[in-house]
Amino acid sequence: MKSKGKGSKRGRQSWAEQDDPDFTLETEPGSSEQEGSEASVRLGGTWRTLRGEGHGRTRVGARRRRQHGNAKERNVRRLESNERERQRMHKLNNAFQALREAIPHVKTDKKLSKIETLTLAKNYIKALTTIILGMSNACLPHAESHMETNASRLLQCYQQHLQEEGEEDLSNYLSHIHSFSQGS
DNA sequence: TAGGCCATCTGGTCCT
DNA sequence: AGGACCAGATGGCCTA
Repeated sequence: MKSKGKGSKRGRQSWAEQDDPDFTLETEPGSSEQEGSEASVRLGGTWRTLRGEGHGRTRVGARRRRQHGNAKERNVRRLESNERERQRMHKLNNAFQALREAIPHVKTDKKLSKIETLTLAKNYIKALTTIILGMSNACLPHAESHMETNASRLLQCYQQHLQEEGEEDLSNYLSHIHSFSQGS
């Protein structure tokens, strides 16, 4: 049970608890006593629970999209939508994990949170950009006064590389940077 | 036990 | 029309 109170349940009625006489949910084996208006359905080989209690935001005054199809069809669409959302969030989390592994940080048992990952990544990019621009300035005399121009050329170089290669091949990109720093 | 972080559900909106 | 995206809500887990 949640130890801290995070607000009371709202009175919104979800689609899952709307009355529909011709819709019956398949009950998960072993969960014969459903609490409240919860029910479980089988989707993709796993049991998923439909909660009758209100979740999600309700915009005051927002007009509801007209719901078509019967409750069973809406339930199926909602479950499919939930599954897609889970997959989307899993992909997002995979991307976060890849980002964690890409940025240097002090190794601890505790993994970086999402906000820490984004903040560190931002700082890392800034630091690398500063280093690269410093290198290009060293190769290009009088370039100090054209920092913005150099940064712009750096970005153009990177975007061109992405268009040509389609993915981030760091060694190729660095060779571009190298030729750029040579004043080409 | 409070608070941070997270996964998940949900419905509205945007986009193709 | 349907999927992707977004953000609010909620509950679980963990730690100080």
